[in-house]
Order: sequence, then C-alpha cells, then structure tokens
Amino acid sequence: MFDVAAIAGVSHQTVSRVVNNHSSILPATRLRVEEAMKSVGYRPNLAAQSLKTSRSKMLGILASDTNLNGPASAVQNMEKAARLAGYFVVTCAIDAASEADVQRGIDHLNRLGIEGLLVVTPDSKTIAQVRRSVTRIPVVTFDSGEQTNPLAVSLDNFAGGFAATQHLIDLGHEQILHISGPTSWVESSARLQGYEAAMLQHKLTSRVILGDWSMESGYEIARALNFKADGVTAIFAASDHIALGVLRACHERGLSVPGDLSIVGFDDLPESAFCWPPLTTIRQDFQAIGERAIALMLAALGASETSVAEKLKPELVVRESTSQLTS
Amino acid sequence: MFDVAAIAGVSHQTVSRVVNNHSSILPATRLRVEEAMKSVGYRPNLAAQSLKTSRSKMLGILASDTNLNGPASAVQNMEKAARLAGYFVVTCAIDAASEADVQRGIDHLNRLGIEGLLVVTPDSKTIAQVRRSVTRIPVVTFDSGEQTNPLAVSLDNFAGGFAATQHLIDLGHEQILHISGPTSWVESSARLQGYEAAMLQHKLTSRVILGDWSMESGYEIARALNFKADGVTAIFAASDHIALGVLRACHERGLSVPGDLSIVGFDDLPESAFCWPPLTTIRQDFQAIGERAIALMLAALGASETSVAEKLKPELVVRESTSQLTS
DNA sequence: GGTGGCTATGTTAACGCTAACATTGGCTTA
DNA sequence: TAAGCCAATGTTAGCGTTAACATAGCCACC
Repeated sequence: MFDVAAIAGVSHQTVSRVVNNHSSILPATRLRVEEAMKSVGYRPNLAAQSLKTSRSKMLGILASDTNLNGPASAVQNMEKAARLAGYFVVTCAIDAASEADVQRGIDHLNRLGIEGLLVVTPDSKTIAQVRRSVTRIPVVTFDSGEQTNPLAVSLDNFAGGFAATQHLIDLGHEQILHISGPTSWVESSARLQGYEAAMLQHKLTSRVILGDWSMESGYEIARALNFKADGVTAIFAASDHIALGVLRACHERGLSVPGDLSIVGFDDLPESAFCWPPLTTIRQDFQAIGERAIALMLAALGASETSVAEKLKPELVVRESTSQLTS
Repeated sequence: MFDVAAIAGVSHQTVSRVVNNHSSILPATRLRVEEAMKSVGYRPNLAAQSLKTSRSKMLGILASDTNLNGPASAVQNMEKAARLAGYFVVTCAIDAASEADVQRGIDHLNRLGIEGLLVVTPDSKTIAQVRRSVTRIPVVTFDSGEQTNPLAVSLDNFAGGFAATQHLIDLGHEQILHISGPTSWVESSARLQGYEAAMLQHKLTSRVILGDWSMESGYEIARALNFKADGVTAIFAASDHIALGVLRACHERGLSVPGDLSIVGFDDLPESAFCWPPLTTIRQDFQAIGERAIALMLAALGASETSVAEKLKPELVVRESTSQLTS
C-alpha cells in the first residue's frame, strides 16, 4: 500500500480511501492511485482489513448432507450470491445427527471470525442447537413450520404436500398412502401436514408410514406392502429418493406405474425426470432459496434493506408416474 | 490475549507460545495459561495471526458442477480432511466453460490470501488455465491422463473404462457401443481409451458416439439409435447420467435391459442402485479422492510428508443392467 | 567460585490496514 | 481584505498477534 502511495505521490491513507470508495477524493487523484495499484498489482490484505475493522467479510455455512442435490444446490447458490455481495463463504460439513459434530463445526467457523452463519439442514434439533449456541452473530436457517423466525427462509412444504396430494385426489385416487420422512425434520412434518390437510378436506382417511428419506427405506416399505389387500392406489412419497425406492420395488414385483400405482415424489432431483416412468414430483427452486438466504443475511448484517419474506412456494411437476384412477 | 496473560500472571508472549505449542514452556505455566484461556473463553484471532505470519490457514476450492454427486462428495471430503489438519476451506463455484468466470473465481480466492488451491473440475482447459495463472501457491488438480503432475490426484479412469468394457466382453458381448463424454474432459478421454484398449485386446471394433455427460444426451442418443439394425447388444456409457438416459429411452421403446441390451455406467450415483434395473457401474471412492487431494496439498505446504501417489483405482460394481449375451 | 551455556520467560517492534484527528489551501462572505 | 469554512489530503496510533532479541535464573564444569 505504501508502494502504491509512493508511486501515485499520495499518502497511504489516500490509497486506503480509494480502495474503500470514500467520497472527497479528487477524481484525478483516484485515477492516479488506481493506475498505481494496477501497475504493482496491489491487492488489499484481507487479514489486515479484518484485524482493523473487525469485519471479516466471511460467512459460514453449516451444512449436512452436502452430497445430496438439494443442499448442494442451495449451498452453491448461496456462495454465488454471497460472492456478488463481496462476501466469502466457508462451508463446513456436519453430521446433523451428532450434536458434538455440530458443535465442532460451530467452533471451527467461529475461529474464523465469521460475520454470519447459515445453517443448511432440515433437522429442527440441529437448528435449535445452533440458535442456542450462536448468539454473537446472525444465524439464518430454513423453516417449513409455523413459527416464522425473521431470520429463516420459509419454504412452504405444507403447500407442497398439499399440492402433491391434491394432484392425486384430482386424478380420482382415494386410497393414498404417504411415506413420510423422519419426524424431527421440519420439512417432513410440514409435508405430512399438507398431505393430511388435503385428505381431510376431501374426507379421505390418511395413511402414513414413517420412512427416513432414503431410497432404501422407500424400497423396503414398498416391498413389505400388500397393495392389493390394502387397496392403495397411490403413494405420495416425502422425497424423490423414497419414491425411487418405491418405484424399484414396483418393478421387481411387476406392478405397473402408474397403471397399478401412481407415485408422487418431492424435490425434483435431476434423476427423477429420467427414471422410468419419469416421476411426478414437487420442485423446489434452490437458486431462489439460496439467494433468499443470503438476502436475509445481508439485511441482518445491515448491508442491505430487509426484503419482504413471503414463503417460497414449491411447484408441482407432472410427469408420467401418476395417472387417472382407472378401476 | 493480554487479559489471559494477566490472569495467568505471565506475559502475552507466553500465552502466544502456549497457543502455538511451543517447547520450553513449563508444564505448570502451560496449565495455568490454559485455565486462564478457558476462564475468559479466549479464541486466538485468526486475522491477526494471518497478518503476522502471512499464513492464512485457508485453502481455496475452485469447483464446477458442485450440485452433482461426484464433485459435491469430493469437496465435502476435502473439507473434512482439511479441517482435521486445521485448515479452513473456501469453496468457489465456477462455470468451467467460461474462462472469465474461472478467472473471477481465482481473483476472489486470491483476495482471501489462500495458501493453496484445489481445482475440482475435469475440464482440462480449465485446469491448464488455473495452473497458468496461479503460480504463487500450490495448485492441486485431478488427473486422469498420462502426465503425472506431482500435484495431481491420479484417477485411473483408463482402468475404469477398461474394466467396464472387459465386463461386457466377459459376458459375451461383441458389439459394444461407447457413449463418451465431451472430448475436452480428461476423464472422458481416459475412459474412452480404456474402452478402446479393451476392445482392441479382444480384436473387437470400437464404436463411439460423443455425448456430453448428461441424461438428456444419453436419452437422445439411445432414441436415435437403431439397435437391431446396428447389432449393438451392449452400451458402456461414460457416466451414470448418460446410462440413465439410455435406460429411459429403452423403456420407452420397449427394449428389455439387460435382455436386449446390457448397460454399464460410470460413477455409481446413489440413484444408480435404485433405478430399474439397478445399474452396473464403475465406482469411484470420493472420500479417498478428497483425502488424497488434501494430503497432496499439505505435503506441498510442507505441513506433512509427501506420500506415494499411486493411481486411485475405481471399482466395478455389477448389478442387474448387464447379463450374459443370450442370442 | 566464576564463567559459560541453557532454559524459561519478558520486551519490543512490526505485519497492513483504517479511524480519528490534523493540516493545508482555496473559496465564500461581510 | 480578513475570518471562517469546507473539501482534499496527511499524520498518528492501534487492531491482536508473533518473531527476534533481551533478560533472568539456574546448573555444570574447570
């Protein structure tokens, strides 16, 4: 910086002012400084800036299941949005099931002096834990339930569950089974509630089996089920992965989809459009989710205006795994 | 730090020495300092440490396609391994197709003062670009080709392509079509070469169609193909995604897999085990890949010993999409 | 018993930057 | 024309840490 100052014939402070876009710098001076900066390839030292201003320009992301499409997309889009705002993103993968691991992640990110923390996990216990132990800085989470924390991106999983179920009802199905995710996940219970609300509205009886999001669980459940005896003609699976497992079990058992059984998933994995039959599902807009999360964070950091926080509505994507009830 | 020093009745430098595990600290003193640190919840300020030592403890990851399972898993495992070594990881998603975007990513990470850069992209042009423009710090990349850069994790995609093809040949297939990835990807050409080597070894003629990794491309290619006229009885797809697209096209056209056509993919996506029929594929160990990359980086940073760099062999996973040729 | 050397700790300065205050000079205004 | 003011820039100090050097106390050895 002093080199730049010397070349431009000004003081180092003037260089600092140019870097920080201060007002009251003569355009001519600014130009001279900028040229000097270019000529020596000057880059402000972030560590020094952080030290002095105690703002690190870094955001932490605590994320579970980052190898899955949903979280990975969300994280990716958050990073892009943050970068656009001049922030750096440090991701830390955690095992949401382990409280100790979550704490280690928090400690790790804290050491960095992050200015804000984003939590990408649907496990409500983890979210609660993080909110409890991180109070120094803003924490942005995701939220599918009722309590609308001002620093939570609201995903309308209820509406998604409702839409999926409504779609099946519209097709004439009445015996609709829901395979849910684990109960501690907010997503899971919101989707379940959406399902139950739609069923109730049409005076149909709910039937729920507890799954665990995984393909294995969908597969095992569908294998164990006696569709004919039970009269089930449609399944709303809480995730595409569950639906994929169900689909595989149907193939193995010679059940036709959607002939014998209609299936709706949730997530719209890229693979869901290319399985057989292509899966009717509920799509979430991960780009919007990521951008919304960063927007909330920036607002909390005072770097931008607070925006209205409407729930992000997922969208029904109709493909070929669902059809009119024919019997 | 001065607070801690005061409480422990030592100088701040002694505290610093305790933090950095210096030798020549009396065990009793160390204990006293550690207790003082605990009592005030002292955390060393990373920015100040970076400023003074000009080592930021940060690694950058430049990654493309982070929403896909492979890159996402690799990045996740890198982060874990880096954290274990006391390093922070800043990920930066790039569009490998855009040279300008790559440069923006590099600039962004450079501002942070990263100590090393890991490039998670299979695009050889991007790798070359990064190696050209980043010389100040070690750059670790992935490499499937011949030139064994000491700072590249060698993935034996040739062996994978060979094994996949060999498997089909073992099953009696002779008309084996390869749907490859784009030519600029090292993975792609190495897999292709493995295929060609296996075919040549058995005096079979290679048949290659150029795909682009995507499910769409597999789907379109398989739709356009006249399997019977061509006599093709097996396909080795350069990625599971391509294979999934082919699979869907087969279902649409009423071709039985593996009855009419055997299919082998590459990657072992989680979904590949649950599509119908479950896909025979080549598995890469992303955890090992991530750990290897970090190990190389640490060695380059002088933080650990250089380890032997054997190529990481992928593994054939036989499922139900391939069978003995019956005709 | 004094000199040398070693071990444990203290003192000082600097890393690169920005906030706060200080200075300069040109312009207005009575 | 002089007092006052503001706009543009300079000067100083300190953010929290560590490297380098300084010091103190102890033991060994001739």
